[in-house]
Amino acid sequence: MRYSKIPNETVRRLPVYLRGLTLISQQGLSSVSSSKLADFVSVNPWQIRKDFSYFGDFGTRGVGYNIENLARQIKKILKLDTTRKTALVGVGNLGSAIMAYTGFGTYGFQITAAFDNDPAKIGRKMNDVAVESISMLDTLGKRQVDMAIIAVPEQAAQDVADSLVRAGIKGILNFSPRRIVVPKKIKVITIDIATDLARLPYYI
Amino acid sequence: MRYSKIPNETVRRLPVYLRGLTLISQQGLSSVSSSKLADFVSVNPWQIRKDFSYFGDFGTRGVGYNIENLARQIKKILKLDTTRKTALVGVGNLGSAIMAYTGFGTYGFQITAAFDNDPAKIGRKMNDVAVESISMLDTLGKRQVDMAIIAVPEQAAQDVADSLVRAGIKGILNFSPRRIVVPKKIKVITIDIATDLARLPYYI
DNA sequence: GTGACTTTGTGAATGTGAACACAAGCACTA
DNA sequence: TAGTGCTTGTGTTCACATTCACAAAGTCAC
Repeated sequence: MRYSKIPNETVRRLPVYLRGLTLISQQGLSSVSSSKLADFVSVNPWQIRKDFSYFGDFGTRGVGYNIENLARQIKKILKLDTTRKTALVGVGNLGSAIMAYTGFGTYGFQITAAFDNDPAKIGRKMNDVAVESISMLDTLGKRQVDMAIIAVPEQAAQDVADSLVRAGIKGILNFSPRRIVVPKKIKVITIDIATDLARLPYYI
Repeated sequence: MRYSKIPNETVRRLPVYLRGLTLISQQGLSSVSSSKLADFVSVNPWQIRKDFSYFGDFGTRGVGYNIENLARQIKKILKLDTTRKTALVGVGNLGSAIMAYTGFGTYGFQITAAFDNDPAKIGRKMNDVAVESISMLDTLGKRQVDMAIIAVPEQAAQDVADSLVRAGIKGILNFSPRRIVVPKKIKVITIDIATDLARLPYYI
């Protein structure tokens, strides 16, 4: 396995491949060619092969890739080979949607903690997880949770982020449109629905 | 104004600039330099200037950019200078979150129609919009709605997309992780929460 | 084992975007 | 009007990503 100098764009595509593989394996197949996989994920076959070649030789010429093995390798590269505990902050509509979302399983994510500042919500159970007060964020470090999802109103986003950093969280998925400032050791990925939507008219 | 060969990445950043400008103008300023704007949007000053230079000379050397004028130009480029009617399909947790989201105003979006297939939800009003049956999707074409947001379970996503295409929708923002197949005249932007989250551990 | 066929893996070419440095232009002061 | 201080606009360089073409390596049938 080479692991050297993996392009950012390749990392961005790996989860997509993983999803495609899961879909294909549900059809009972055990092996897949780059062009078959390409149909599923809308990426060119040569792009797929190039991406995989950054890590090592996973395929068999004349046959294709063993689905199970390939999926395992990708998970290992993305450090998804262990179950990851994730915290959710903000249990409004968006938070509830995230909580109910079943797509995280493929990647080994497990939401094991949920926080909100609304007293009416605190204590209530959602998906077997009891909602806690925001003031309990500090305890996350001791609970082996190293990732968090921020789904609070934008005014509160920075404060929550600060608390998460203090608690030792290492990665944040931020749904608020506000820019969040954190030490640069900590990785933040921001999803802003409105900015994505705003691109659409340009292409119409 | 030049308008020739605008890099995709620039188009992706324009809505971000627009948001930054809105934020800054709320501070009562009327003019801003590229480096001041850079602080707000986390993009390098020279990148900002380069991006703007693709369209024309908006700034004044020694001074900066007139906020109001720049915002107007960006809106024009992104075709956001008119109010755009948007339909929302799927009023579950995610759909409700989108409905309640106030960030669309900056870009001139207005959600004027909402659809669901749950009889319990049909007829109910959310944000002054009455939820309609999915079977009414066909009527969108006559209502001058040309964009839609898909927030339904992934099994239903393709069917909904097909209906939207038949109704004459030209742009789709897709929240389901399933790949959606549409005529290539129609622009689809997909946001898959799980794939974004899945990148996070790699960088930790 | 041989030939026909498939599919991978990758060096090289091409394309695209980011980073940079600096000349050109404007405001303001005296 | 001349001088000083800022900030823009952009040609150039550099870094990264995509595309392509094809040799290498496997399967399968006989």
